[in-house]
Amino acid sequence: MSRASDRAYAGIRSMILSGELPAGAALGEEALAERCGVSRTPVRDALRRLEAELLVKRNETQRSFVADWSLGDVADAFELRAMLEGHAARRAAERMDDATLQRLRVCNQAIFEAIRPEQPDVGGFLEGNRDFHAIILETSGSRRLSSLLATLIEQPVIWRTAHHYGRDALRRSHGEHDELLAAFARRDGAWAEAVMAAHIRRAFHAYADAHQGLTAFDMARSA
Amino acid sequence: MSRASDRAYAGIRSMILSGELPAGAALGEEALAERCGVSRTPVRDALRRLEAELLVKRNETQRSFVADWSLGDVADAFELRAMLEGHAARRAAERMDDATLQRLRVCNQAIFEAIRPEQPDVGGFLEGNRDFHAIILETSGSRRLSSLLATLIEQPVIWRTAHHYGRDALRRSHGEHDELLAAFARRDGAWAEAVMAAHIRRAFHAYADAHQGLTAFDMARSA
DNA sequence: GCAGTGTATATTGTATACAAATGCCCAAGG
DNA sequence: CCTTGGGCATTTGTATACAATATACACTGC
Repeated sequence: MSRASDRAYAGIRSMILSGELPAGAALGEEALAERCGVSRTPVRDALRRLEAELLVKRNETQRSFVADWSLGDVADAFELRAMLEGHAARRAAERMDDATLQRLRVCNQAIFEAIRPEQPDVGGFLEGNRDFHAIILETSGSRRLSSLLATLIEQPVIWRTAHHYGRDALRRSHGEHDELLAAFARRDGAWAEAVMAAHIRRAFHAYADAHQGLTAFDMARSA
Repeated sequence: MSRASDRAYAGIRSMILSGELPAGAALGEEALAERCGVSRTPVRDALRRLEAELLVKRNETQRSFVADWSLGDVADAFELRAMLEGHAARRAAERMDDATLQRLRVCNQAIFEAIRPEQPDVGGFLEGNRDFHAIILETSGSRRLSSLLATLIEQPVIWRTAHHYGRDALRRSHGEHDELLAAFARRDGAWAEAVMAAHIRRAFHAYADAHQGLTAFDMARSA
């Protein structure tokens, strides 16, 4: 999107995720506009986007507040993501062609290179990971599915999860991608779906273990 | 939402669904504002909402167009709805309590009353149907799931489907609700999920049969 | 004749002023 | 002391003016 609107979106989002705006805090448009250095118009856009992501909730009279994000909410998001992205993997397997398979292999190879060193390049891992999942979603051929998943894939959550991964966990993630590639190569939709669901559910538990008992505020701080 | 914003939303939406704005037509904010009798601000809001529902698409430079809605797109939406609403039914069964069960029974009884006469009250059926599904969604206890499904449940599609139903199809729909109630009474999540998925898939085929070979434009005209 | 470029025009993005609505506080009455 | 009502302050909704950007098209040079 455009400059001011993006700035408002990124600004408010980071204020929420960093805990600077705690759960339940009132989000006045005027105040946010001033803090982000833009006018109310792009702030209103940003609030709508954040509301769609459930990071912001509105009361019955259209006033905005920071939504509270319990571990249960995160679990909820991961569960839906496992289901939808599993479905995407199934469809992708059924529609797979050799060129796409090759792209996925290249992508997973890049992930391997990123995590091979003693000190893994987590940024590189995340980039490869994002591309890998994006290709699958694209291959699934459902615009609606992509659009639904877009609101579910909270990058900060993924970021924090990956940074808590040890080298072995990163390798396991890479290994699961390999298994997905095998399922894709055989065009086995059910297999792909199962592997993807497991892949995402494991990621959730890695997240939960690292953040056990922490509030949303603490979770954000711990990042 | 507020008056002007809703008017813009309803106006543009009806222009699209009625075929007055055909698939691919450019949606200039100024022109829409004039046609709806509001300013550009609420039009922009409305376009964002319609974009989230995939009724409007934007090109890479933020210009809006009427999305083309093939039968394949409708099938896509129904498939995702079957999966997500099936999941909601499973969760609802696991969380069911007697008071909610009673509310659902009352709701399905109202549907029965609406379709009993020789000339069924389709409006009454739709109202009861909507409430029935809403209660299940609420009982599933996942805000994210509700939020995802909100964009999938295109009321005009449901409306057209129901109006193509004969009296027997309406009764079958009522009967499937009864079976859902049985699954809920036993707290059998897997049963509830299967019945719900079947319920929605059958609705899709009723829709597809009635609209076979028609374009989005023709489909809208036929309503 | 064609590609590339610059300018005119149309369209979207942002800021701001004003209108409508909501929430808050305090005071008066029970 | 609690409730309730009015009025002021705050907040959101809408309109409009202006800025930034994209598109269309004619013109230039090859």
